[in-house]
Amino acid sequence: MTRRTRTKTSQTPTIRDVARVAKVSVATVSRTLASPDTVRAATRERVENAIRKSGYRPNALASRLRRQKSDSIVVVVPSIHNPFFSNVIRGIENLAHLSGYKVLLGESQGNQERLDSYASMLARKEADGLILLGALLPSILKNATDDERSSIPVVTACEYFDHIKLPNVRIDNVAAAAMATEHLIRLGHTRIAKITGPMHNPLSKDRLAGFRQCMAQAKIKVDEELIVNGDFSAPSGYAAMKTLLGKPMKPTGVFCSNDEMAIGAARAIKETRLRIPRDISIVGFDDIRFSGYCDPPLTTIHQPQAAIGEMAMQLMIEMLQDEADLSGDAVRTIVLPHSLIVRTSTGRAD
Amino acid sequence: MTRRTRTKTSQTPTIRDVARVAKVSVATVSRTLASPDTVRAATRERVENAIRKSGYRPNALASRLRRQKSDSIVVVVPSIHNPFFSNVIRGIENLAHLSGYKVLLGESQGNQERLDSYASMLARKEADGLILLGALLPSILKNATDDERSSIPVVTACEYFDHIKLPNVRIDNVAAAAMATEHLIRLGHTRIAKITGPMHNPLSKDRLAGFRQCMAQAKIKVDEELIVNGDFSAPSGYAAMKTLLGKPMKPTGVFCSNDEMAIGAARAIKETRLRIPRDISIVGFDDIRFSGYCDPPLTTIHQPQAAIGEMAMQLMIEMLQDEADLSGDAVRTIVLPHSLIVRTSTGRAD
DNA sequence: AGCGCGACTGACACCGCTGTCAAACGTCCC
DNA sequence: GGGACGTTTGACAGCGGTGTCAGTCGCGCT
Repeated sequence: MTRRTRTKTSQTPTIRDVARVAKVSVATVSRTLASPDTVRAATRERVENAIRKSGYRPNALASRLRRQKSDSIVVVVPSIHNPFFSNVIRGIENLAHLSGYKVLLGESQGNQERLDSYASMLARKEADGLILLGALLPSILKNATDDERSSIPVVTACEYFDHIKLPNVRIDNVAAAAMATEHLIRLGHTRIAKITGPMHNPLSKDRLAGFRQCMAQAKIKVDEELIVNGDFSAPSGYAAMKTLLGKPMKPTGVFCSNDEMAIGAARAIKETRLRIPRDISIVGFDDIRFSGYCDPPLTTIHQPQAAIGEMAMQLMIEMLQDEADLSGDAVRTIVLPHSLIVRTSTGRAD
Repeated sequence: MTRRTRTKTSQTPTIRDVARVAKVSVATVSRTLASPDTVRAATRERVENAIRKSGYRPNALASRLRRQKSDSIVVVVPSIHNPFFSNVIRGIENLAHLSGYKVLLGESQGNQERLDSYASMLARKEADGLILLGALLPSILKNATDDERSSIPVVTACEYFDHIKLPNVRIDNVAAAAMATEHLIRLGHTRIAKITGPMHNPLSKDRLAGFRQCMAQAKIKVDEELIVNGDFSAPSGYAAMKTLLGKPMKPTGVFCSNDEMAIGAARAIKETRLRIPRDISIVGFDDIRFSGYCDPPLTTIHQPQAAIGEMAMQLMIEMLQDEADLSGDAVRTIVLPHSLIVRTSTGRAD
């Protein structure tokens, strides 16, 4: 027990030290750790004892260089702070942990350079794969042929990209938006407003499309005056609602393309002393954690956030495992089920 | 332009390839990248051209093995989903990115094994440092002498640990709690309830202590009946409030040890048709993002969440830089300023 | 001419582990 | 007893960078 001096003199033990103590070759130590069943029991035991005695911890850096794998994947998210994304991240992290992958977290902040810097970690072998949660595309992917693109281990989730095929996990936003709209229609609403997300965003387009589709099916004419753009933020929902409340013919129902805008909109409504849902019903989208604690608790579309994250990671793992036919199969898109959560922000239209 | 075949035949270029093309040694290429000013301009240019031509990207894995640095730090958080922590993470990530560090995200989920598994990344050189945001301590740190402990690059933030000195960043929870309490007292409240966090938690103790201290100073006797334990979750705040509302002498003001519990408590109050703040005032703690969007918007103690994260990372970087006197200096504790945010969940007591 | 010196460059060992290949070792069977 | 064959084990060559140390070179000075 020479621990007193150990701290100063001896380095952390390497596989060679273990080999020396166990009187075997380094290869055998490596095997004992990686595939114990190929090592004779007696030998294995000697090695394990040596490992225990020396307090050996394999150096991941060396292993990674040798294997040319980083055992990590970068997850780039526009904003860590967004409760929707943080739940997706949780799903990713969960499966990653189970599968021996590390999660490198990157916040793009809607900034192309920052995003590119995270994406470049692939080229530097700092990460084996890239999971993209936002609506921004790294330059490497933009300026690449389909062939090149399919050899880059990337998975997109939640958001997806027009004209660019990439493995993707999401819900059916059109159907989900239609479902939300139908809920309002069933409650007797006909003057239904829509607060959209940014319109360059495929998701926003889908949610608006679902709205229109459902309205058309119900033979209700959409009043274009009641379609107002937001940017997914609460303040934008607040502003949009203010606009709507200024219209001569106020809506009796509002469908917001996400919960944050719905929360903003609710505040605008309450400020004008109108009641939710007595005067105006509100439906959100996402089912973020706080939407159940709003006042009133928000009726919304539930997205299986953690499941989306897990599925994205699952896809990633599969790509990384059989990298051979990475470019072989068709690009995979996985659609997960959504559902309508009815709380008390919606009620019958009078 | 033989890109057709490149994909199949040639590997990604290494520093040796660049050296060959530029007709210099690998050392010179390395120098050109690491300290360009030690390389003659003409040579540097040759190298830079070769790099550009070959599309060389340095292999981080190799560099890390050589330097025995992973350029990464693990951040372990009890729950990614907690908006308070996610804001701290953001602060960490921000500074990390600026300083060339990668953030490895780990969610402990209050699970010792999981936490230990993340902490073990230090021993495996997968990470250079460890930032702990939760109230759980990894076994390595528990079972270590002060000496050993001081040689482990770890920083704790938000939470801290009794009896175990570790570099720490936080606010003055006692003073902050007193400030919140004083706000209620100034509004004329005397029957003030306290919903605490889990009492094994130093933070919870501090916040309760601050409450008692302020009450004592105001010469108001604390009614022990009005002190109820929660666990920092909204449901626990809801339950605690229900208990309080069942008391013969209801409180007119409630100070909750965090915003989530305050939100739960607010719901309980509203369910019994009492009004906030007319009948009962509520003060929270943390100033999470949604507390401004609650109904009513929550009066609370603001914690500089991003700044806490940045400061923690700053401390980490300093420790990593001068590892020489890592054990030299006294363990650092940094106290950041808090503030009271008055919204509309508090009002005068009648 | 010879020397000293500073600026620049190259050779090379090595970081610690893994995969390959061949040798050694049993074991079983004829 | 010896050969065939499957199982264990060891030697060794890298993975792709970086740091050290020793040149090489050009130039000013004695």
